[in-house]
Amino acid sequence: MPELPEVEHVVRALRRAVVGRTIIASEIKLPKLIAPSSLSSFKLKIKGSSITGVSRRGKFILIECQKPDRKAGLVLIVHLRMTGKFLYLNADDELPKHSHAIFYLDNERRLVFRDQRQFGVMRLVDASKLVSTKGIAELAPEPFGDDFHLDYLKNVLARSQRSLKTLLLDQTKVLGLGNIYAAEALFRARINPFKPASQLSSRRIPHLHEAIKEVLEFAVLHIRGGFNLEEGLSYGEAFERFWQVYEREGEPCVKCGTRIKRATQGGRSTYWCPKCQRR
DNA sequence: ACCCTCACCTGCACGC
DNA sequence: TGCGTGCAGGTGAGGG
Repeated sequence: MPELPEVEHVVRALRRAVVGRTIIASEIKLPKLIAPSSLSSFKLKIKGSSITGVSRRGKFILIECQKPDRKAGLVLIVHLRMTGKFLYLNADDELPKHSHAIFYLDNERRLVFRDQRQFGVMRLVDASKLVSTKGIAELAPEPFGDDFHLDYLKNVLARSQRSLKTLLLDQTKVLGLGNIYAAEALFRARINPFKPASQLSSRRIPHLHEAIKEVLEFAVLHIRGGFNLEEGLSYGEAFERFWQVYEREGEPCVKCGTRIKRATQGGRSTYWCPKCQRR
């Protein structure tokens, strides 16, 4: 489900809710969620850890833990993939369907990982090994950081023959976009999603660079909902939709009125305005 | 090293 | 009502 902006909101919500808490026990109902780790070693490792921080690398959520008897910290790496969600349940709240991991906290509440499609993954690693962990090590620079500069993007584009839309979804090249924001960024930059990356004119690369950052920033600012602690629980689905092309096939383009088109690209839907994004 | 396709799952909206 | 199809905000493995 989530792209970087949604993950950022989950991270902030988790931070407010669980930093400072201790995990007194855990329950894993879907073993493949933590594979290749075994249930027993995972539970033993995380038991008694206090949560010292929550952060993010790309779309990965990093729950930083510390055991009182150990010097080295632990990091619980979580990827929500398509449908993963965290809930923060009271003791008497019912456990919803597809609750695959339950962390019992020292305040009588439970942090629950729920995932309808079971694509989500969780991995517990030593903090010192985090950056070299497979999946994390290969990630492109953070889009809001200094390393994602214009020259970086120029290099990435120059070396790829793939279509821009496909390239923007590759987290080892450009970090944070998913199927929605990739389409939105290309629309903002007025660039055709099918154009081979290396053929984007150098004059237009800055537009794409700006659009990527703007789309992500705008989304972070405008997403609503997330974790509503006042009402008791839940990272929900509520977020404001400001999509200009995504899921708008046949509707008029907000800029020129031309009907938005949809096509399948790399097995996924791409939406674009055939007039604004001709080239 | 790159790039493509498929696989991983459940559930929902659609047409017959 | 039921059943088949296609689709869903992600990525990793395995092939050419």
